[in-house]
Amino acid sequence: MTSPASAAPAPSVEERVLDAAKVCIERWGMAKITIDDIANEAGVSRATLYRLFPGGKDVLFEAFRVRELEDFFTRLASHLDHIDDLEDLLVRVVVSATEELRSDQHLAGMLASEPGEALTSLTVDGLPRIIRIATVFLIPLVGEYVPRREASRLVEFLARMVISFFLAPSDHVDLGDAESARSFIATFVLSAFQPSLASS
Amino acid sequence: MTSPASAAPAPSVEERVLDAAKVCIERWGMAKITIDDIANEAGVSRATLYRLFPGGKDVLFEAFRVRELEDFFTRLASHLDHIDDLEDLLVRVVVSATEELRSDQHLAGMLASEPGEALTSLTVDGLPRIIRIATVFLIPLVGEYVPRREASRLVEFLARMVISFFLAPSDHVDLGDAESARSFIATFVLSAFQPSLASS
DNA sequence: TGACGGTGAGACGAAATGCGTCTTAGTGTC
DNA sequence: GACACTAAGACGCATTTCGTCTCACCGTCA
Repeated sequence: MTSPASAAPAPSVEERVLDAAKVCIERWGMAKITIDDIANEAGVSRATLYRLFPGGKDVLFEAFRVRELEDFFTRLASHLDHIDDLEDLLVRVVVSATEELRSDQHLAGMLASEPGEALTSLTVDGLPRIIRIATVFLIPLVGEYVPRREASRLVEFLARMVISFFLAPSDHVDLGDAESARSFIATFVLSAFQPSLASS
Repeated sequence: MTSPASAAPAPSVEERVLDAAKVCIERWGMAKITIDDIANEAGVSRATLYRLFPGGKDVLFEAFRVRELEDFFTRLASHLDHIDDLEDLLVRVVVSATEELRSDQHLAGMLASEPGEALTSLTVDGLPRIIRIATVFLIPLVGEYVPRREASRLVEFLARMVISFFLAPSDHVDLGDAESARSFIATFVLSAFQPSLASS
């Protein structure tokens, strides 16, 4: 019954621990979690947990956030198949990312009940990590159209804009709306990063 | 703005504290709450909280559970207007109570994440309290049809049955369904408590 | 004005909880 | 039988939480 012989690739202990962390966080929120909660939920001893994540809570949480981000961008990338135009690609990226942020129940709950924690993970502490992982995932896509150095700056800029407009909606721009996003990207992105392409 | 001069009767400090307790419990679950969480949420100092509920957490939680139960039966009683038949009344009571139990999101969450806590509050620890408050609320209604002593036993029996069938659904009886509930009540309740009325 | 009840802020020691490390024993594999 | 990996849990330390306490503040009423 429990052996996923056919389809699932037998989740590693590490993945089970991170899954458990997710369950605990969704149940109690980051502020109330203990190492023992996670160990119990994962069906793993505390010793094992410290061996997997030397450094304890901080390291485990960091790993958790990284995996959440990777999942986020994996889902995002799945919406970007067969797009062969830079503008379309960028529009799709910001719209999908914005939509996913807005529909994230857990994130909404955190922003409501633990705004400090949530905001930190989207700005001062978390933004560098977000940009780093966004770069890893999106550079291969954006790199098709612009030089690597430009692509890196472009992805960072997009990440910053999506988060900024998500946290503080604008009266003039709605990055969850394709029309508005396209206009924004044409004005602020393409013309700045690829003047030669902006008018094409 | 904040003064409820027109409609609301200016919630007492005690009520604000219990409201705060509810918010905290829904956010974090009973197991993770501290006195300070509730005091902060209520915008009240810890000293005040201990003055209001001497004995601390236990007393406060008991008061909270009692108020929740009173709310539950207040809502229940609001469904029982203009019913002038004992069988109809009992059917309505068990069906409404069962429906409300089943649709209680918070209760469902607790049963999923803190089954021990939730079950205790519905059985060993909580059932006497439930029966006590059910009696207070329902005796005036049931007392119209049966003698007080009988009514008390009847209400207790109903409460036990509703909870039992809620926690462990039966293949034969569904107290959330009016037909099934009516059949159950005719068979097990009316005939036992009021043989003279059962056949009428 | 001054007494008075109710409150917020916060200090205090005691108890409980959580953390991170460590040892021990058990289990499955080679 | 050596080995790697793990669960269980003891240990000391740090932090948190608890319940009580004192004190200052503020509005009310005499």
